[in-house]
Amino acid sequence: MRSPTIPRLSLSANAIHKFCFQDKSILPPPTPNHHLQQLSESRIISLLDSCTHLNHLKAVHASIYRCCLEQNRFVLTKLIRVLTNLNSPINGYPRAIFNQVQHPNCFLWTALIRGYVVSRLFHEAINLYDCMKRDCVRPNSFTFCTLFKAATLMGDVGLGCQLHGELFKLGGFGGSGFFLHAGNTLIDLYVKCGVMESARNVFDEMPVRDVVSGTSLIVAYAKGGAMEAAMELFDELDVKDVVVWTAMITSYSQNARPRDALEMFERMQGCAIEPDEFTLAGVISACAQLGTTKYSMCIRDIAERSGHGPERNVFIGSALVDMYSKCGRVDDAYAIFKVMRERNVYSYSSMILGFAVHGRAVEAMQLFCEMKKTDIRPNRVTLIGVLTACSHAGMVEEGRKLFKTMEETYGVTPTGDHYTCMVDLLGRSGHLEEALDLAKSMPIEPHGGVWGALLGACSIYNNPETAEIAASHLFELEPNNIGNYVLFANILSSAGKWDGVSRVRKLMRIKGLKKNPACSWVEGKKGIIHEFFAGDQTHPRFREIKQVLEDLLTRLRLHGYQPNLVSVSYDVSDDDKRQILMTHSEKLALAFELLSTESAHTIRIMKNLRICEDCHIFMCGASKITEREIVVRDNLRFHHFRDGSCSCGNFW
DNA sequence: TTAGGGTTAG
Repeated sequence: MRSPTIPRLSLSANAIHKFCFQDKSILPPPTPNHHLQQLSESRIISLLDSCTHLNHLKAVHASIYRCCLEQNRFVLTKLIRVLTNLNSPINGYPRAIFNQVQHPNCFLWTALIRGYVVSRLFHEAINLYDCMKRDCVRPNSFTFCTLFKAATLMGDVGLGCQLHGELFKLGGFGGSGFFLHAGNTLIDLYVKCGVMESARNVFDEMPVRDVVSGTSLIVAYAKGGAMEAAMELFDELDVKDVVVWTAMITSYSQNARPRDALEMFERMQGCAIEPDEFTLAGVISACAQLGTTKYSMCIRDIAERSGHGPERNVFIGSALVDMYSKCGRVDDAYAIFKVMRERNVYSYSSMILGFAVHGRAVEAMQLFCEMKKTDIRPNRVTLIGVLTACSHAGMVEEGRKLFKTMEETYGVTPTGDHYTCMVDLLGRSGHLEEALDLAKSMPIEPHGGVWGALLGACSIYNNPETAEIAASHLFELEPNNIGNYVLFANILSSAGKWDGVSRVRKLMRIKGLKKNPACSWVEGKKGIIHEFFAGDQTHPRFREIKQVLEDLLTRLRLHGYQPNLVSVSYDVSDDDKRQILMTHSEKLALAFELLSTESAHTIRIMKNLRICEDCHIFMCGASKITEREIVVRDNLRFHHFRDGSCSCGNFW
């Protein structure tokens, strides 16, 4: 029954006074001139609504005193809700108010139960619900909402089922829609407990296919990767508001389907639904994945115009930092970061990682030092960023030190991804043996990323023996990852081990794996994407492209450029190798950009695979003789070619 | 007067 610390009150005015006002720090007794102040009920409710601090209650406490005497359950229910929202200890003032009501109704019970749920005193809340039933007070939709919320917070799906049964006995979700809200909360409970079938059953049982519960289900489907089911449900909803549209957009974005996310965004605008800051954060994230600038600029404009600029909104700001960095504009990303008034671990992590993948390790480390002076704790993603910075700049000692102390200093236990960064750092800097030892001595089973990093390092240092070890693990862990086979075959071919190359190619044939074609793309005027595949001669301007490349080659040769024939992993003649090198996708894209852009324009090329050795040397030379800045994003990082050298310092 | 949607890596 009721808490033993608070006895049932007699209804004398003195007793009410004592229990309502005994704690002077919460609410001092009314002064004589406020005594029994005559405010109307609606005025009291409105004053209660505007309270944002317990002290504000002083303005109405004489009226509250009167409401206690008059047993005004409506005002007292509101008061308990307000006290709960202002974090007043539930067993103190709110409980005292409840206890002096002679016949509490369903609303008053529910307000009290809610207070206990908000205070995370779940068992007391459930006990009160039992008391309420014993007093023959019929629960309503709000009561069930509150109880389902408690079950959700407790993760107690059994309790949820039991309450579901009781609600069903009271008439289910009803034709009147009376229990609609409770149904939504129940669906949310089943969804959060991972019982999708029950959630769907409740949804199908409800008389109205409500957009709120529909959104819960859509998000749950999307989290499980079932985007088709999510889309189907979305199409079935009669009413679609900005929240459910946003849920679809961010779900596509989180499932690495940025084009679908942007398509949904355009559909939403077609339906004249205004995006809010939630929508924009999701759309910006999709733009970041695509790495295309034009669309991203438009979204930034929309954000600024609708008052959700990076200065005001930390979600938008962080998303913009990430987007600019992924579009190859790390300086723009930093400009955004600097104007943000609020920053969180996402903002810092995105910026640190941005500097890291753009080869600006010193700035990444400086920002990390700056972050450590704030109250924001680095998390596992931040540390991946810092280790990546060390890796791309060959800062071996700094990386070793951070990796050794990260658990103790930041409370982050190294995951497989942190080991990947470390193996990458050691491997890239030539410490192949130490990298191998680290992979072998991991306390957790190394995933494909770890062995992949080692294989990458073996490719840089032409070490087919260690590559053999890494590849054998990779072929077991990721039997269908074509990239591993190709990289291993390249390592063997560079070492002239043609027997090994045929062995790997045969393995690929048996498994039916086909090479992922190398592809580079650039963004033309009006955001049009021009794609170039390796060896592809079908572009309408191919003749001109070829001519530009030949001219460039002649000039580069005068500066000492020699084609790097080892970059071709086919057993063909040197002449053929030279031909193949000249049709690598990033070179085609470069020539196209030289043809179609002004001389002051920075050339930005995206590539799906790692840039090859020959193209890297070629781009360095091209940046010098054309006096153009060239930015190439490969599958892992950005290369900024300027005046004959690259920001990666040849560590990639 | 209760309920559904947001940013970093992989």
